Parts: sequence; structure tokens; C-alpha cells
Amino acid sequence: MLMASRQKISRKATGTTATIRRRGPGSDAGDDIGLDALVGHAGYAVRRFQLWIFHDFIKTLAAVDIRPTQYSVMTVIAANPGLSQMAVAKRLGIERARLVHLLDSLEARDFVSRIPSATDRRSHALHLTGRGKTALARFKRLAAEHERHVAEKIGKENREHLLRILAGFT
Amino acid sequence: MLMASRQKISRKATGTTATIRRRGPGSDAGDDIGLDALVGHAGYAVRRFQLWIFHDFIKTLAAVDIRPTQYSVMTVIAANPGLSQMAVAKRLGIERARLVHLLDSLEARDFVSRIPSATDRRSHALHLTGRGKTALARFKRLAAEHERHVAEKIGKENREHLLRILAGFT
DNA sequence: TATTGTTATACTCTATAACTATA
DNA sequence: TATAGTTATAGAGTATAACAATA
Repeated sequence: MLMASRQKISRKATGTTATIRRRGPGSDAGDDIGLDALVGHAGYAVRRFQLWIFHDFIKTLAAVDIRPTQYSVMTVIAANPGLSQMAVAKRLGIERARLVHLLDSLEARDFVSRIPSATDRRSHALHLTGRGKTALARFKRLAAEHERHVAEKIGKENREHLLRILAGFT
Repeated sequence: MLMASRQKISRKATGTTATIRRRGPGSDAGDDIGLDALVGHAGYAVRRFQLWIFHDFIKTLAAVDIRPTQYSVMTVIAANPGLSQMAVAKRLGIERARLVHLLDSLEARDFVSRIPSATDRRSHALHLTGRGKTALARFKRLAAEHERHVAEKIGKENREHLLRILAGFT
């Protein structure tokens, strides 16, 4: 349909040709395709870096089947037992609707429990279970390993500088 | 259902209470909720920063209805006219299946055209239309404005250092 | 056989709105 | 009225698989 209409376009040669030149084998996204204005955009670099970090995190913690958001939720609850769902959602910038499902899965794995709040019957006080605490200790060791991968990738000094630059966003 | 089973949990007071203390007005995610191990994780800081950047980009370019990925596609095509879809997808780390839809929308707005390749009848040579070139010039001015927002947010020097640290990811 | 563009499906994530039970 | 947790839905975005046309 769309295809058909596209192919109606005349096939005259355009004069312009692709500027792709392959590098040697093993290069990553290694085509000599210019990016021009894209280089110099913080957003593009940060986006690519963030994808790399998340992929490495997921891979490094694949054995325990924990993703970055699940890790952050458990970490915040461990550091602030009794927090409500709203408080966790606000602190991590997660939609409260989404946190419901995240907690459902963490509760199903017996890592987190929702205790009815003593003071407000609408809200839940979130706690790690005993099993959750043990598990989180293991997750933290793996997360530290992931963090070492980051340091290897961009350099120890650069990683520390980056954390200082972005401290305001945590 | 799940709710019901949750509410069966005994309502005994837990002793633990939320540790939330409000700051003065104007603070951003301004609760004194400890993050502990989360601070010190590059991935967390980078993720939050990336979300801030994308939100600002989308907001700054809202008048022209262009999102970061659309901008990056048009920029790469402008810098390398005649590129195939596979080449663009690989260069930007986008799935080729997704690029199809991105190009459909850019083509529908007459910003991009798919010219049948002169040498390989399977592939399309991608070009900006005249309208696309004019539009991209405007997008670039707005993107530069967005980039100034980034510099204001983290500091001019820090932004430049960040770009140097992450240069390998572009 | 392998690759390009395409279609389709599933799953994650974001953004909303609406509902309930409480406050 | 407003808030906490929940449910539901729609739109991006990611990850796959499969197909037709072509190499």
C-alpha cells in the first residue's frame, strides 16, 4: 500500500550517493557516517550512554532477574522502611500507577511487603522482607560490579566527575 | 482481588514510620528521603538527567512537534544524503523496524523522501525534501536553545566536560 | 543464502483518567 | 474536597520473528 505508492517515485539516479565507508572488522557502530550537529548535543550522548549503562546493568544482574527500576525501588525502601507508595513514586520519579505493578512483582517474589499504615488506612508502609534484605545484599554486590564496568568504560576519574556534575539530579 | 488478600494482613502497628520531612517550598523532588546506595550509581544519575534533557527538548521543540529521535534521524540524513534505512538505523542504534514508522511520519510531513536506490533495488536512498531542509534549519535553532537550557542547568563548563567524557558514545 | 524494507506481536515504560476507600 | 492505592487505556519505545523482493 504505502510501499506501492512509494515505488511510483521515478527511479532516476539522484546524483547523491551514500557516504558509507566501512572500517576494519570489530568496530562497533563503526561506519564513517557523519553526525554533524548531533555531536555537540548533550542529549544524544547522554541517551546513548544511558542505554549502554542499562544494558550492562540488566546483563550483570540477569542471574538474579533484577532490572534498574526494581533495584532502585528496593534500595529506597531499604533505606527508608515504612515509606508510602506515593513517597517512593515521588522520590524516584515513577508514576504511582506503575509502582503498583512493580510492587506486585516484588511482593510476589517475597522481597517487599505492604503493611497497612497504622495512621492512615489509605496507605501502605513498605518494608523489605527478610528474604528481600538478603537478596538486596546480593543485588548490591552485583550492582557494584556493574559500576566497575562503567568505570572501565569511561575511566575512573571521569565516572567520579560525572557523578559530581549530575549530583543535582539524584 | 490482590487488594483483598493484602488487606488480610494484620494491622498491627509496625514501629517503623516514614522518614519524610518536607523542605521549604520550591524544592524539586525535595523530600529528605535517603537514597543511600542509589547515590553513587552512575546509572541512576544519568537516567534522571536524560529524562530531564528529553523533557526539555520536547518542550522546547513542542511548537514544531519534533521529538529527539525524529531530530536525530533528520540530522543524520541531512549530513549524509542518500543513506539507506539500514545505515541510518545502525548509526543511531534504532531498530530498523521502528525506523520504518519514523520515516513514514517524516515522509507524510514532507520532510524526508525515500528515493529508490540506483544500485540496489531493495534499498531506499534517504533525502531531505526542500521543505525538510528549511524545517531542519528551524529545528536546529530550537535545539540550540534547548542546549543552552542544559548549560544553564549543569553549568557551561560541566556540559562541555560531559560531552568530552561521553564522546565515545556518539 | 543473506540482506532490505516491511508487517506484526509482545513486553516495557510513560501519561492519563477514573474508581474506591479513606482523610 | 483531596489523597492513596488501584485499574484501565493509549502512545512511545524495545525486541523479535517472519515475509517478499532482491542480492
